[in-house]
Amino acid sequence: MARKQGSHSDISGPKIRKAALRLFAQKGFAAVSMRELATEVGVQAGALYNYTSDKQTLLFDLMRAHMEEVLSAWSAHPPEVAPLDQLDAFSRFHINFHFDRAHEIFVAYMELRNLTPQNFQALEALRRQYETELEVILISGQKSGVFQVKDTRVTARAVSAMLTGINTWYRDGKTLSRPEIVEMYVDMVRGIAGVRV
Amino acid sequence: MARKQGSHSDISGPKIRKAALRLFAQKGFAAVSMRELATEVGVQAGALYNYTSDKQTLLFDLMRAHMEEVLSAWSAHPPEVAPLDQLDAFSRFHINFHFDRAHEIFVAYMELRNLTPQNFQALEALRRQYETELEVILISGQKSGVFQVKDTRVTARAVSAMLTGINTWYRDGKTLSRPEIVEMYVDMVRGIAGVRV
DNA sequence: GTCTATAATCAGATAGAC
DNA sequence: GTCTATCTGATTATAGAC
Repeated sequence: MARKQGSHSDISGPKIRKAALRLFAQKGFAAVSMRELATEVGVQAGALYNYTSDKQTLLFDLMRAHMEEVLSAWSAHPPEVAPLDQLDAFSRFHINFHFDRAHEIFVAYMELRNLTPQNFQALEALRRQYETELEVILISGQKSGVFQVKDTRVTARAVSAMLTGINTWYRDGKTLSRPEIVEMYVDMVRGIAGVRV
Repeated sequence: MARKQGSHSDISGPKIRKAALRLFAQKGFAAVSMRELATEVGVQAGALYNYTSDKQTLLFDLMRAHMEEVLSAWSAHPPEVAPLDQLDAFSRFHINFHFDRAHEIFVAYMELRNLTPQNFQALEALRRQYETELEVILISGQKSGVFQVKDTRVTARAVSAMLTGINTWYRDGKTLSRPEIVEMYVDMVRGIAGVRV
């Protein structure tokens, strides 16, 4: 024990990413120093640079990994046929996926302004790709007449903002359970989409 | 001209607040230095401390001023009787009020984590006060049966997130005008509240 | 009220020993 | 791969002249 040196690439990598996500989410990217992150992980500051070329790249890699996981998970989701079922499935997927990724979603939506222009463009492309998944659903329901939507792009953004907003206040173990939250939001998303009640 | 010294309390104060809001919104509180802010205003860094005791207080004062303005403006709003009219009025008020305060709303909702615990508590009280204004409307409409709402607190948060989200993407002069945005969101808020179409 | 100058600390990133 | 040590520059905030 008390080993001060040695190779830990198999455990330090995940520890760094996990600690960085938590610290960036809680204090903000600019407010977290590499020294603080290193202390949290249990290494010296210099050791972090074996895992990332610089602080900016660390942030970008975390954000990109999150968006790619979202897109991948949604792609692997069982498909629905009817637009209304698709919309409900999207709501449930989004909420459940982010319940256990509070830090990820916080960083992904709050630290966009701390990305370099190039990294911002790359991440914005992924974000738009995800938003388009929702917009496609809205368009199909709009065509079939089951949704009353004036502008699918604006509606997709409104739905996204509402769903993502859950993570700014919901904490487990309070008065409401996760399934209760999910079903309430499924209903409210239907309302935004103009589904006749 | 080219006056390097002298008294400017009447103009430096507002200039500092305006520049701080813009910089904090664009780059984040932690990423903006007092030197950068001073340069933006056109003074030296030390001169800023004639207007604020420290950087934290500057942030808090900006956020508190914004929330108090929101509450004050909503209080001065002409009252409506019917819950549906109240809800529409709230949607219109919130959107229009924040159209010209993009920086303020960005700072107010993104920099909460950079407040000291004491300042956070104070601001959270104001934020909750505003949210309660909306919840009261939802409760009255719930009682009268014009709204189909399961949980007024959750619904108020959902509406807030959706309305506030406008400022993350809307810019003037694009395809959509402000009144168009307002009316679309008024409809979507009705949908969240379960108003039968 | 603003300036210049400075104190005291901390930032990101690197070099070389092990 | 991690450590210690360090470089270079930036940070908040203050002191005293004008």
